Order: sequence, then structure tokens, then C-alpha cells
Amino acid sequence: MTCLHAWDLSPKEAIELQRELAQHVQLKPLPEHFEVLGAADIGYVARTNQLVAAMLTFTWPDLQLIETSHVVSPILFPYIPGLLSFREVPPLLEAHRRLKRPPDILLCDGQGIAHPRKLGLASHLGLCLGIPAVGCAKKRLCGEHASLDFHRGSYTPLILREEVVGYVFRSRDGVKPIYISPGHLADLESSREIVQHCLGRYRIPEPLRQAHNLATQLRRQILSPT
DNA sequence: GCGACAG
DNA sequence: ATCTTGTCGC
Repeated sequence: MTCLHAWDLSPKEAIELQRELAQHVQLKPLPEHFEVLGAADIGYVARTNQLVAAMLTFTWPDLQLIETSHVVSPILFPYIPGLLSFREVPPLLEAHRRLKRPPDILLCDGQGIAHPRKLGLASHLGLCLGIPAVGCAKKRLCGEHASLDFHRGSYTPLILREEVVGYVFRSRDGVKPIYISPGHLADLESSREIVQHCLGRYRIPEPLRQAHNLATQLRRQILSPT
């Protein structure tokens, strides 16, 4: 496919690339059996203008931590809503490369196909790595949905242009919902199920919460010796 | 033109 | 994303 690894792009070129890459996203049920689940998150170091990419892996289905990897890198692309992946995918690819045992499925902190051009961070990253990826965002980027029941476990479709692109999911009683959408080699139901399986005591699924914790911890490490 | 807008 | 204390509610 066209320039899967093109990162030095103008916003206009990035949008065109998204339209091209979106045609290669495959929606299908996640594999029923696999061994390693990965979780990816990014932290921002304002003073040095750097990103901290963290990737953790866990055993499936018991979610015991296997290993962690991270990379600190300069920011090569600004944050523009809809173009997040061009900022975060490069460092995440490097963090992935540093793992001894790469994950079979990846959970990402951001949207999958619940994106204006059907190519959110999880889709882009999944395509680059050639593995199943699921998007789990804390905020809505696009799409509309009905009101959501108050209780943990309830969900409602996220609809974009007449199409269901994800689920708005209540991970704990009364908390703000999370936005689940398939990234690549995943579908709506299996994406929702895998996230549901990863729920712990907090709003954010445990693997992603731990990835965020590591990124945050590393970020402080960079800021403190100053 | 106005409002919305992942991290 | 990150800056930040107390505070309301389950």
C-alpha cells in the first residue's frame, strides 16, 4: 500500500494518506486464542517538548504483566484533532520494536475507526504493525449516540454517517463513558468484549491504566533532576 | 461564519 | 497531553 511509513507530511498530505490507509483496515472478530495483550500510551513532557511512549504486555487472559518498554523522542508532528496518529505512532512503533515478545493484540489510548476518515490511532498503529488493535478513548472525537444507562457495563452504539463505528461504554457506575472502537483486525463486538474483560477497579481498563502510569512515571523522571 | 475537536 | 485543591457523591 501507499507509503505506510511516511511521517514527514503536511496536514493536508496526512489527511490524504489517511484516506488511502483506511481502505486497508480490516474489520473482523479478534482471534479467540492468543497469548499476549499489549497496551500503549503516550506522555507529554512540556519543558523538553518530548513524548514518552510506553508499551506494556500482559498474559492473556489473566493479565499478568510480562514486560514494559518505552522511548523518549522529540515531537515531529503537532497535535491536530483527527491527525493524532501522525504524532504518536512513530514513537509507539519504536517502543514496540524494543519488546522482546511483541503483543498479539494491542489496546490503544485513542480512537479506532471512530474517526472522521475511519483511521484513528488504533487503526493506524494496527496497520503499521500488522496486528489486531482496539481503540479505547476517554473522549469522543466524532459520531453521535443515545443517552447511556447509569450502570457499569451498559453501552450504546456510536454512530457516524448512518454507520456504527464503535460503542460508548460505561466502565463504572455513573462515571463518564469510554469510547471503544475497532482499530484493525477487530470488530465491534470483540472490541467491546476485550475491553470489558480488561476492566478493573477504575474507569480506564487496567492495561491502559498501567501504560499511562508508566508514561507518567517516566515523565516525572525526566522533569525532576532539574 | 459558528461550533466541535482523540492525545 | 499537562498545569492543580478541595470537594461532592457513591
